[in-house]
Amino acid sequence: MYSKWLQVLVKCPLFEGMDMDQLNSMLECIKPRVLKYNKDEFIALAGNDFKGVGIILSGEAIIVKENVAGNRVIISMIESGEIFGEMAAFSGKPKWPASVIAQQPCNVIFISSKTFVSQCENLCVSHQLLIMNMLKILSQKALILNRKMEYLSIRSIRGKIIHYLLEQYKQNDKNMFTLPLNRNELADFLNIPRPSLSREMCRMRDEGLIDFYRSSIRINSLENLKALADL
Amino acid sequence: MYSKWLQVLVKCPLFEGMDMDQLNSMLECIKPRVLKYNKDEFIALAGNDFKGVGIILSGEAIIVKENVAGNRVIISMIESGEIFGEMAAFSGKPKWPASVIAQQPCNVIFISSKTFVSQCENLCVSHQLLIMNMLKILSQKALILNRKMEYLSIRSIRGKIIHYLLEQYKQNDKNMFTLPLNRNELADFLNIPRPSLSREMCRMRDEGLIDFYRSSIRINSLENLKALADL
DNA sequence: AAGACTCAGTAACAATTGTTACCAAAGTGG
DNA sequence: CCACTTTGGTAACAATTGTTACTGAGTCTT
Repeated sequence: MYSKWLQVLVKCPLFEGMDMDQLNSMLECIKPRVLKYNKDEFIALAGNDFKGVGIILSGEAIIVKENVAGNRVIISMIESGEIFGEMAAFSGKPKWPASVIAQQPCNVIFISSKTFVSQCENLCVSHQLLIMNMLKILSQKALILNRKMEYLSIRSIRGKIIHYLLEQYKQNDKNMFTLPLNRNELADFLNIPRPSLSREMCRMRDEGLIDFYRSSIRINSLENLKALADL
Repeated sequence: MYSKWLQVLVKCPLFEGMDMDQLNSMLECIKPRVLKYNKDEFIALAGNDFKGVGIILSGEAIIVKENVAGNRVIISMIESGEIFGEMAAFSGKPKWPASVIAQQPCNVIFISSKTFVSQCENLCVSHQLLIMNMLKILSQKALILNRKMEYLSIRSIRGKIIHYLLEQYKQNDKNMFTLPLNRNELADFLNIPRPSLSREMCRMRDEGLIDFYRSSIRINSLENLKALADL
């Protein structure tokens, strides 16, 4: 019944650590529903009753939220193997917090929240793995949000840049390294306009703090950078 | 063995839904360690091996993080009944992401991550509740961070105010309501300086969008507010 | 009721940031 | 190799925001 989708599901972080046999027998055990959606159909409608954690089996969908003004904003796009609804599933409010809309014909599997707490009758070991994976997904989500928050709560552009560079420096452990993002992406990540990012980086270069050419960066004065970081 | 602390633990969200008898038998089953710390002692040291999810039984502690510049920043304060380390517990990196330092003599209980995935031998029902509660705590944490992010990623002060007011309006469902925060707290929440908040609110009053006196607010033109919300 | 404290509004000025538009260098595909 | 696209630096100007310091209203205390 699920064999058609095993290839996709085995790559989903929710089933990490399982081989296809384990996965298959677990699916037979928890029996999640697989549903089809046409293009532009609502896979989930914000405010409606929550169905369960969803995984896109095929196709592509967007997650959409209505802001306070009532306008629709695209939060993200998800495709095959990706998961949605994991935050809402256990929050105690069984309503969809955002809408999910098929961009192409989609197959979607829904795993009910109960699955994660009640041991299955067969006491399969995969079930424990499933719970562990869900906990992992949620905590990693929280950690990512936490990191983003750190950047967003820095008010000055220079502060954000320094924070980012020092984080990169820590990872590379070298004075010279390559940025994994281009200017547009970096500006986006730091939530500032790109020209403002460029301007500030050039000022920092003029002051002798850093040197750079495109994505190659050299930190000239680690001490000065650090001293500026907590203003 | 744990009876001394049942009163505290029963109020902890991790054990929500359990009565003292259930809680006690579950503790006897998972046998978590209880450790004592003196004032100023490190309950957890950032970078060290992760011990497990902690709960403060008595006393008071601070959660401290070193920023990129190497300075210590107090993230939050926790007291009896409060939990720490829940994000790190399942993230796959078994290191403390921040330090926890006792501010007063503390008793702390540590519950290992494994507890949450492996069913106990006695198959106690409370165990399922424990897993469910942990999932709930994590997902609520993620949702809270998500909400904070929404505010932080709005760039203009006016945008933040409007977003906040419309959210409050939604909750109260009335044109007139009382803000739950004073100006200082609100400015802090929106991550802007207080005088800037005051100035902008007054401008909005001058433009006829809102009226207010201290914490009482009236929204004059819901439509105009909404129209301004997504600029 | 006088003094002290907290809370919020105000104003002036400096500083930072957003905006827009343009340009040059680097990369890409025929 | 030439057009085309992408990427990133630059500049000028407007707009917003931060900063600081002061004020008065309200609240609390003794």
